[in-house]
Amino acid sequence: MAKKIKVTLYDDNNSLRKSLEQLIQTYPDFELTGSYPNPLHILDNTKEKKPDVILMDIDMPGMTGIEAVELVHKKFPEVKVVMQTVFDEDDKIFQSICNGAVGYILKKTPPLQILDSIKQASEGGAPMTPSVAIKILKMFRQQPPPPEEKDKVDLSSRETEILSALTKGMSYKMISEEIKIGIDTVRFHIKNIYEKLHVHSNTEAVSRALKEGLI
Amino acid sequence: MAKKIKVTLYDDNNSLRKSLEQLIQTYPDFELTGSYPNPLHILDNTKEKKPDVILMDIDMPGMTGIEAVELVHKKFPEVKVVMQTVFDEDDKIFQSICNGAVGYILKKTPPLQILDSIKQASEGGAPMTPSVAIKILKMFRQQPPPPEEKDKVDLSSRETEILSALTKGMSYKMISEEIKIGIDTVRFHIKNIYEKLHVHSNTEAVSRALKEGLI
DNA sequence: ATTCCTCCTACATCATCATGTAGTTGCTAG
DNA sequence: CTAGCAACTACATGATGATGTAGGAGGAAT
Repeated sequence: MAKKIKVTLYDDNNSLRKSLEQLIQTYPDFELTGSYPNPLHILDNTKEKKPDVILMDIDMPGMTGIEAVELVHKKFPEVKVVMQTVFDEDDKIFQSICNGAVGYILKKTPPLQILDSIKQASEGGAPMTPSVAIKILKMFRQQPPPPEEKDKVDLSSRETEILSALTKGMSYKMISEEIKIGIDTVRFHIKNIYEKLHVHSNTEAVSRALKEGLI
Repeated sequence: MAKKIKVTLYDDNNSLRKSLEQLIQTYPDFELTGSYPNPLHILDNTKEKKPDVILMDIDMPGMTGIEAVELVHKKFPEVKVVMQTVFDEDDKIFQSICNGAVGYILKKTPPLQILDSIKQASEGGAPMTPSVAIKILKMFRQQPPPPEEKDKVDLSSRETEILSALTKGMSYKMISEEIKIGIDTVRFHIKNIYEKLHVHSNTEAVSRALKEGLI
């Protein structure tokens, strides 16, 4: 591969950051474009240095790596961020991935494997420490199934508004006061909602609305 | 590594299966324990041959690999299944992972990388073709946030049963008939549910139950 | 034995919901 | 102009829900 992979480091542990710098500079396939103890200026750094891959710690002063990923991913979505951290809890993994990280490796990863992870990320992969990958699969399996695709229901905007209020547990009287219409008008719309949804009670309508994402 | 990785193959493409057989038998770290054109007897095969890793095609006659993964994962959860397929659509990936596959590689994967994927799976990893891994991350990011962790509500089993029935839109009369108790008893339990959930109406209770995953 | 918990039952009463009937207004399309 | 649609309003009536009061049974723990 002729093109060097440009790498920027963020880690507040000085000795670890130094050894990562040396590792990256040792191999001709990689180019170190920056090395910082915190991500406070990550947008400016990224704009200026244009890294291909960012290796990101999580626990840093002033801003976490999880927050920084979100920033840089929004502004520079082509830049790949690989988290490198001691944290292997589900919520850290979840937040990192949802904020845009494409990789997540634990700090005990051997140096050559770190380089391979950086390479994978630059090539469009998703490098993970195996135990983290398995956690992601488990979280993935636990997500609720997508809502059933039911027949598209054509509710008017008023009907949608009132159905939404129902799902908040509001009574007809409360709804009528909130949107400034008569209580019999609320009933009128609710009757139309029931007809469109083929239901016969308030709770049935609310249940369907929530289960099927109608509002 | 002293212990050979035991591998079983399922693929209805004869020539591909033959070349995979040869590949696995060429390397001393692997042992071919079985090779089948379809997974119709996967439970018996797995019980008898005790593979560490199963390499699973998806499109096969009589039973898809996705169905087969579910069967074998439930009965033999320690056996790792890696899908090997041409399909890279989200729904196939989603179903495979949710049914228990720990890996998903596309058929264009070079032979040595196939072996590495098998090795990764046997070591507890989650081998993915990079483009598939990225798809999984994208699907992962699109999942709704976990329900808010609300105060643990201590509903009795009867209360839970009745709240569940409410979320199905059942009236008190229907509930009483279904679980064979008096309608006043239904009301009694519902009153307790309201107190525990700090709500004042049926719809409020249903709404909370569905939004917070109480049932 | 008593107490507590869970489940069960009945009654009374008021509040709210569900349904049907009837009518009005404003806007748009044919 | 008419017809259709959406939103609005009112009334009547029966059904259902919410709440309070009162009591009983069975099982477990003290």
